[in-house]
Amino acid sequence: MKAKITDVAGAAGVSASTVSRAFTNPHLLRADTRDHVLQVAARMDYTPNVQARGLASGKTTNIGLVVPDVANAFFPPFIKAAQSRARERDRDIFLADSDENALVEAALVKRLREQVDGLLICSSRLTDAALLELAGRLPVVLFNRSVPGIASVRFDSNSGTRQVVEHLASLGHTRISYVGGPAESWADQHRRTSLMEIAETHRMTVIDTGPHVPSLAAGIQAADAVLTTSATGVIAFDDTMAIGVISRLTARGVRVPEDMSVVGHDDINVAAMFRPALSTVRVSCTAAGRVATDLLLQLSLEQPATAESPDVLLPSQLIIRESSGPSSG
Amino acid sequence: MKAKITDVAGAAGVSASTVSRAFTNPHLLRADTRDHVLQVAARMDYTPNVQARGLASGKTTNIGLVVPDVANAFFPPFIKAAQSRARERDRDIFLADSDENALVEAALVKRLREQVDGLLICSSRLTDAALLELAGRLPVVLFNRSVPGIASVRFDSNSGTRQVVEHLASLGHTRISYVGGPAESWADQHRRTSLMEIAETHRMTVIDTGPHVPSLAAGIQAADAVLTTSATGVIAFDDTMAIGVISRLTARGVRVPEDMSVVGHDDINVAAMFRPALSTVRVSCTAAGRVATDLLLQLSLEQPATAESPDVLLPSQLIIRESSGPSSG
DNA sequence: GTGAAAGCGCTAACAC
DNA sequence: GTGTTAGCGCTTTCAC
Repeated sequence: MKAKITDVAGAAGVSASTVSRAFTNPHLLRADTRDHVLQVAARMDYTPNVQARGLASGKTTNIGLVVPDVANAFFPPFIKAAQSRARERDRDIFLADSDENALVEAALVKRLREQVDGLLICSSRLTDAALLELAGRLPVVLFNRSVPGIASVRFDSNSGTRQVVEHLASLGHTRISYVGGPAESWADQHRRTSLMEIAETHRMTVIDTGPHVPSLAAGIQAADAVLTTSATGVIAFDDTMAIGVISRLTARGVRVPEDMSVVGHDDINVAAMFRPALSTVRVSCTAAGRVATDLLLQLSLEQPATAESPDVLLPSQLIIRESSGPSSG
Repeated sequence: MKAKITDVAGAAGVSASTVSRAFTNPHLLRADTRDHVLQVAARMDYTPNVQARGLASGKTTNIGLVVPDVANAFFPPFIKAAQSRARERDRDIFLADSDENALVEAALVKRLREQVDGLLICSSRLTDAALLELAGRLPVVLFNRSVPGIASVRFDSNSGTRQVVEHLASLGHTRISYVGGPAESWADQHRRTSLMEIAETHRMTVIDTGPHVPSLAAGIQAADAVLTTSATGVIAFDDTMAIGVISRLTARGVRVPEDMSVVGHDDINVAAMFRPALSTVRVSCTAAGRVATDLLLQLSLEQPATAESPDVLLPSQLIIRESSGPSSG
């Protein structure tokens, strides 16, 4: 049987309140009582019951983290950064995977929010309204999404997109294909709009192959679609799809980059290993995870009177892995 | 302010117990009272407070899942399978990443175990003793590890290893290098032993490059080490390292498979896309996740009197992606 | 600086 | 079938 606070109190010859204070407000105790209590507690292998503590105090020491897909290599660096940051502040991360599904995300959030002090939501598929309602109940930080009134961390995709378009234009491409992300993805909508605008100023035609759930399989499928167009280049929503695209193009005898240029996004780990080489827009999910977690911790620890909801913008940068141009044949 | 059970009880004209029963033991109530209560509760947007419920009942509806590294593509399929299986039974998964660190894992487990009904631990880096102590406190299912007395799910690595050795032997290899996994990894120890035994029966020399934390970077490093030996083939602990190895070999002008054969393990998603082609031992983490979760749910839901701790063995199979042989030069 | 008492929101005997 | 009565283990005023 696990030791409870009264057991420790009895063994230490103090009241339960004192034991409680030794753990939550040590500075309220005389140094010697505090040390004594902590020592006895340690000897009895006592740790406060988090459920009871939560019930009584209204606080947990957990923060919830929701991602659309742990299998997507984009998220793990964010997750790891968040977790290490949280651990430094003695907090645990409860991670949940919404499976790219808004309904599942809503259900997860509903369950999570009662057991955590704040929520970190990555690439949310929920509506603005749902997120605002949620943010009214507990501290929320959004990653890869921006909703006025909610703190958020995201990448400056405009700048990355501009670099990609300029790069492809300088290589002579005039018709490129966009292999987009999920329809519910804020990042994809943002990027698509951005791409259309920037491409237009470069007299470049963009052929949209429509939304895709980001996966290798979707990339393979998209490659076939791309080949039915006259595009000489592909801009993919992420590296995972870009890899699928390249793999399929190669299998069908289309040379990359000679016959078709492909640019990815995110610079996931494996991107640098891939052949033919994959140019990509690099973003730092590790930095994002750190910033987002710090923000959330600040929101939930310090006075929640922070009326302002910061919208942190992180840089993105094109990484050119191999020069590529349209076929001259 | 969130509605509480007494609010619903008042509004529905019943006692708190009746409301409680409507949620936990609906069959104890008359159909019309149950419906009425549930309706009122829904109208008030009431959901039972999980902390209070947990405190009073000693049960949560969560199960904890610990993995060494979410960034390792091996685990996501397991995670996703576990989560979908858990959701079907109305349970949530709390996922935690131990960062390949036994100390972190111990700390995570300590915090998680108070907020979940059972623990699913993947590739644990803890000692048998620590795991047994843990399993004494709450239901535990191990994945990729076997400890007598604890339920576990793992792959039949002997058979996969045998296929790999036979394959390489049939291609004429006599000296191969093993790029191993983490020193604390039960799977690696098991596989290494297995490999040594099987290789011996084939008169094959195995050069151990030592333990590695499985990552692309480790693979790159290992490739350099391999080149200092006279090995003509590499067996890697997993596909991630195998990809690192191949990438580095290629960069150094060593042709794969002409100059060096490389075999990976797990058949992660991206393995099939990679060039030069990567042969690998396929295992189904999805199946493992399903089985492990079902097992845990069974252990924690049904009578815990199940004295037997099943040790489920799942198959592994060599996938040959390209024939490869030692250089004749 | 420390103790006593009340209560966080719910479940689980036990009555009726 | 449903209500009443105790807690679950802890925190937190309020006294002293």
